[in-house]
Amino acid sequence: MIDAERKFREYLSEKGLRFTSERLAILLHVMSLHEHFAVDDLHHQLRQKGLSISHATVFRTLALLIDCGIVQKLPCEKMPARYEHIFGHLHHDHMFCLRCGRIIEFHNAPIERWQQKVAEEHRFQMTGHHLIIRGYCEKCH
Amino acid sequence: MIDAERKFREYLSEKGLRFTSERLAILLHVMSLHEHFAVDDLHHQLRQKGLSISHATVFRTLALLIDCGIVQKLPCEKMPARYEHIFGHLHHDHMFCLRCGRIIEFHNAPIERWQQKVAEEHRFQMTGHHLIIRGYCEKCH
DNA sequence: ATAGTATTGATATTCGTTTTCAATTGCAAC
DNA sequence: GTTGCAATTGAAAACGAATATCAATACTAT
Repeated sequence: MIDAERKFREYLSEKGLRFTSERLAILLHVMSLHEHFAVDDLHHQLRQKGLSISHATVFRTLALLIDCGIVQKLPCEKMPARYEHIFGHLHHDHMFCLRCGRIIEFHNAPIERWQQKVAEEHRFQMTGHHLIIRGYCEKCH
Repeated sequence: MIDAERKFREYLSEKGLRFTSERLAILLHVMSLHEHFAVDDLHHQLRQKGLSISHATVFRTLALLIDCGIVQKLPCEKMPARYEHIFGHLHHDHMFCLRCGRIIEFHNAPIERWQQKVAEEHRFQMTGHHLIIRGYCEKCH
């Protein structure tokens, strides 16, 4: 059993929810992906594996995975939201190249700390943040 | 004529678009607001002024104002997007309350500087960024 | 096994936003 | 000023991602 499955089982158990075959299948597939994905991608890939899991269940399960901290949702403008598994990964933000669409991930501890500080100054309980640096990558200057 | 109007006129002219009474009315009202607003707020306020401008036109005009840099859109999760005029204002970022929708503005120089630094480290030419801190405001803890 | 409740899939619904299209209007050329 | 043409408008319909509904099903504890 992978760590993520253990964590998901514990989360569900604590909430009095059930560990179903659909939820396991979605979890395992999500953990196997190494790129950002949309709900339709995930749903389609599960079908290709021969699993007939409904659209609604994919949405519902992703919501659970987000709530228990295994998955992160990336709100995308003018397109369906993208998701990525974050369990076992370090937090990162994104740079987005306006010309070639390339996504560069980065992590910067001072930025994280200053965000915390700013939130505290405003007595704001931070649950997350979303930082995208827009511009042009090395190749597209 | 206010500066924003001059800028909007120039933008429309360059694009071969027309400066209509509806667009002027929306521009002036948007510039008069000192808070973030949703499309419905704007539409309703215009109606209260006796102007009968359609929902569609409000959306269409806001898209133009964004494109020409007078207005900024703030994508809000699970609720209608908010807008604000940015022409003539200093840059700032936002905290967004997931419960009441309140928006808190902040400016933090270190975060801005570290973003520049991170971009330079990746030889990324930054043209802008978008930072939203999500969570719960003082009242909604 | 049984009861009780969570979960599922199919479908319908929601609601912010966009598109359609005929009527209107700005704007530039005369 | 008049004219012609394309941009713009309002009303309504369409769109689409996400959510809710609900009867059937399946998990879990006893």
